[in-house]
Amino acid sequence: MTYPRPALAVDLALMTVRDGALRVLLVRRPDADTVGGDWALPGAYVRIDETLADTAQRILRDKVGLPGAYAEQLASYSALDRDPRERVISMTHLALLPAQQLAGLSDADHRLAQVHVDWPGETGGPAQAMAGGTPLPLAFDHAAILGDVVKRLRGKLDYTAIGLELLPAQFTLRQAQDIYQAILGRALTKPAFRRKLLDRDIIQPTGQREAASAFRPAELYTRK
Amino acid sequence: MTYPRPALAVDLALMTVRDGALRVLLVRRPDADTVGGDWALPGAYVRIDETLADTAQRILRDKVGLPGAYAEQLASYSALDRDPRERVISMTHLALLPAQQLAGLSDADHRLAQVHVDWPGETGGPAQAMAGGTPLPLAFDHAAILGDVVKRLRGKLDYTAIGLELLPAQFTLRQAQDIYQAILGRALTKPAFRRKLLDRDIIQPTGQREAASAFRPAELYTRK
DNA sequence: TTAATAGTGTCTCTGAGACACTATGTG
DNA sequence: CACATAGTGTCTCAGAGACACTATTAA
Repeated sequence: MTYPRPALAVDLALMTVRDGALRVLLVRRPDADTVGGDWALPGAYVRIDETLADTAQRILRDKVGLPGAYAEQLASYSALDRDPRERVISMTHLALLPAQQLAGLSDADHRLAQVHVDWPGETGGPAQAMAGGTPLPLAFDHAAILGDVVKRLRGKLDYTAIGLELLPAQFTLRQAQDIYQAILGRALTKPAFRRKLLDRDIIQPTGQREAASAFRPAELYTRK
Repeated sequence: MTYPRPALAVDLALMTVRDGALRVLLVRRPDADTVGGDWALPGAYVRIDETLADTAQRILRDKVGLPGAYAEQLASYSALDRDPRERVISMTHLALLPAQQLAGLSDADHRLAQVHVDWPGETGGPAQAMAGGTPLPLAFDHAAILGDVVKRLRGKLDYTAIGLELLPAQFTLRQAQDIYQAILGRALTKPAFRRKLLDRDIIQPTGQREAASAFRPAELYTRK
């Protein structure tokens, strides 16, 4: 093997829903002028003794301090000029965590930016990261990756239990509906949402009620 | 960068349907004793000046002599011991070609093996390559990859136009139904299949009829 | 009792499978 | 004319959205 090899990295799109908005964890780049943006998805090179899943969990541990989150492969990005510094192929992973587990992450170098897309359904296209109403410039091809993340999330919502990964251990159907609406970017009707989720046999009522903050408290459910 | 890097390869699952059976192109391994099987998906290392799509097309050109086929990313396989000779991560691609374009490929080193799965629908699991009623031993993790290929194909059949990639330029609805049935591994009813395909607005009648071999000839369609 | 949300019953529409039927070209 | 396949009409059933309704709890 004397051929030069492309470098292989994992970039992690850690998604959550907070305040009714789909969000992604971004880290600040020290080299914003060379990589085309201040903010980027956290990433790491794949080590010789790691699987891709290992690398994804290491990123979670190192940059977020939270291993054990749900993570799956998304897609590879291999354009020759995607990183101006070096030839690096990114095997992007998608990770999901409930917002409760991501409290206190928003320091100067970590941010849970809102994710905005200007296309409906699963049309596809790039996504924009927003913070306080203004767009955050994203490094590399991460705007395109983020768009693919949203597309994948929307596509898997109604034939997998992936949406439940964004909910705490116990949750109400209203909370679940809020999560789904934030990902899909549109309103859902309550009876249809309830039936669909209950008929799919992926959640279980606990018999308990939420802490009654105001008016009638809702039943708490858990994942099956 | 002084860290050792894993090697990155593309493996190509070139699928077709012939004689009512889903088939995959396999190449014979000269090193069957070290890699755990006689036959394998064709593959190549990713060169420093290639995207993954470039590598997939190069495999098609070199091993099949047929560039320009439909190809898409499937998934990455990165288990530490998947190749006993070297640490290599495979970014597997799925390619599709109509059987007519693969005539004359079955020499001693190339084979269009039948693909068998013992699970229904999109349950998932490994696949077996068969030739003449007997199983072909597959190298590396290629039996698992082949299973994922079938799962992906089945999943995309009814929300994309991917099935049409396996049909010649002009085709009858009966031919299309045969292709779909071979992939899905089950019979479909004629009226439902016709409506579904026609309503999706992805094919177009040509006004011509197939060469009348026997009885009433069917209308020929093309992709839109 | 009232307010506000939790939770449900019912109608309708759409898409797909089952089935039986008609249509048409060849020998 | 007979046959075998092409192509269609219709019934039914399941899933999902729309909408209006009832139920429950705190203040």
